Amino acid sequence: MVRVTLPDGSTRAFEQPEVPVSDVVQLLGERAKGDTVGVLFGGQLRDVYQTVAGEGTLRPLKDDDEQSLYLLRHTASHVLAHAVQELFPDAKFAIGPPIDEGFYYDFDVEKPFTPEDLARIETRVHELLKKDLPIHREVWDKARAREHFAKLGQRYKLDLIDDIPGDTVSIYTVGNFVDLCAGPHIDSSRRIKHVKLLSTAGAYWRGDSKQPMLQRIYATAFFKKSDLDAYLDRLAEAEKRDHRRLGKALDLFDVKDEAGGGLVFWHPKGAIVREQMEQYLKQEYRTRGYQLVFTPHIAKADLWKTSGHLTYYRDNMFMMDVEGQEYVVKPMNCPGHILIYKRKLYSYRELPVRIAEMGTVYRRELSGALHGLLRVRGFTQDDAHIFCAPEQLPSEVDHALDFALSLLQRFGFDRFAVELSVRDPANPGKYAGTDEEWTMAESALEDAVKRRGLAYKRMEGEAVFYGPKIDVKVIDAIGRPWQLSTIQFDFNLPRRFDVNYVASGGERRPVFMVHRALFGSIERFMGILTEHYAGAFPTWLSPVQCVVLPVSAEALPFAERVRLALAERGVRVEMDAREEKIGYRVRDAEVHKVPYMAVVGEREAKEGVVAVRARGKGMVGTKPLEAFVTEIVDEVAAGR
RNA sequence: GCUGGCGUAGCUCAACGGUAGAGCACCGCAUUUGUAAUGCGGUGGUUGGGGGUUCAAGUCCCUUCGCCAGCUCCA
Repeated sequence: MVRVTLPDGSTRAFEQPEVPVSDVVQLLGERAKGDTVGVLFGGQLRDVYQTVAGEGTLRPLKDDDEQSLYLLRHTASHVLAHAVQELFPDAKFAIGPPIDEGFYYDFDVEKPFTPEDLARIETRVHELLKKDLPIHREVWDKARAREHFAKLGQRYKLDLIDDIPGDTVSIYTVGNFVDLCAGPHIDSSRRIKHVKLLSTAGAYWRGDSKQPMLQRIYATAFFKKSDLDAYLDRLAEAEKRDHRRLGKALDLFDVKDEAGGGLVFWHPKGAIVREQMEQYLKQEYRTRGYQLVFTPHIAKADLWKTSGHLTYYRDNMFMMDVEGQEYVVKPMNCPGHILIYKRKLYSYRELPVRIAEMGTVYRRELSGALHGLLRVRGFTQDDAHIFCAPEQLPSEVDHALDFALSLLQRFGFDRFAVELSVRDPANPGKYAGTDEEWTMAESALEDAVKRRGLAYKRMEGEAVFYGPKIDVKVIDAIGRPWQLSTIQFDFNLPRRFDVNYVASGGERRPVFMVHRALFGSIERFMGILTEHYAGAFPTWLSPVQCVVLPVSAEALPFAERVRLALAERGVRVEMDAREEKIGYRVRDAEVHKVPYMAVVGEREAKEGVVAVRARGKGMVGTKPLEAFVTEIVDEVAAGR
């Protein structure tokens, strides 16, 4: 018996144990039927070749529904495999799932695909799509499927069959390409019109480096050409914003071959931006009741034995031998902050204690994982550990979350995605700390997020063993998410180090520790910030805030007065009096993304004014010198 | 780490196994400039390092270093 609630609220019952989706779709009427690319039944994504069972509400999906892209791309990946099957008859097929922004298919072929191969495959994909490729779904018993794929030498498919529970598997045929596949697929290949192959890459079978290396083709597909174009534009835009390019072009920072991968050099201009970040943070620490400390970069291995890092984190640490003693370059700041907390016995009256550090740490990341400033081996965290009594948890989490959001907003991010990572109820044994403590901590985090009215996702089982956490992601100027701030409980280290406070009854109690980092890593934040602003930092962050451009040598004395007036008020100003035409120097300032240009010639000198040009906006008008200076100073003070 | 691609002037990139080049930047000269590139000339290279094949190597082979992309989002 199948009971289906249709979109109009009516309910239809079927006698059979399961009903083809296509039969249900028939009930929608001619027009809706033609628009339906797939359905959600009881919240489950289904295609028109599958069946539904039990009771549920049917929601037909049209091409503008988010989930429809999944169907489209899944089928597109089969068409891609179809093309590869024709052009490379010896290819072995692995998997070809849809992913967030497209799809891929993994192939085992003799030689890696060349860019020319990719072009040929794409052409073939487009040719195939001109025809209407019929799509069929069948259910085979496993023996038949094994026989079929064994005959074709498709060893990966055989592997997959072995892992599928049950006695049967589903087989989808798209055109001439027969594939083991769970589905779901789009209702018709005619809907696949806009496909673009993007790149090739090696990928291990099942992500396991002991398994054969397959050749993966990444691609994407959309219903509408405008969507595909927008996506490709976004890729191009992302490339233009690449912080590695901009870091070099704007002379902000770089990674040097001579020093090694993952080690960042901050050039003078980049150092100015970093200085602004740190100054802002330090001022906030003062007003928000944090105490700044410094801790050594290396420490005896024993300290890391106590913390547990030596056991669990060894592969990620740089170690060295000093007169027979093993030393560790710190990969984290927590033990150092704990040692500072433990220098004395704290009373409950003194809590919370918030210890902060711009802590530079080094981690042995795999060479292949390194990426510009975003994934490095040496970086500075804006790290802090909050030591508090259990009853202070809610207000401390609130305090930290408020700090995080106000900091991120100050740096130009106003779209957030919050994730709350909590215990895995199925695996309670792996966690440090008691059930009670976890419950308390999780609700402190959840309440803080709710109080702020933030949308958040509860990630069941995503918490690390030592405590639950909140991660704050920002969405940047071109819609990409970046994980930045984190607020994490730690039930592990305080116990390992026996960290206490004296409670009101005079007894020693274990202290609660909250770890938080807002920028996360200064290096990574700088990389993200550079991409977010495409190198055009707001005035308060710009390495050079204003450049003075004397039109000719006659204007030089007044230009110098302008420069000095700005410099005296703390504006980062440069003079460009090179013997180049004014157009050339204006262009140079624009290319270097300087927010303001003060053009002064004889006219301005006579009247004591400056002709102001703003980055990207051209001339904005002529102003008295004093008014211009005040305007910039005010803008900087306001953090714009 | 593994697989593939790449490594040529400060930067971006050319050069069928046959004389290492261009644009920008930099330097010099001329120009004295009015809001996104003035003209002419010049400096600059052990082609990432090492080894090999060849009459001849940026180009082919080996090795080493570095960079880039990817390495389950599970049929």
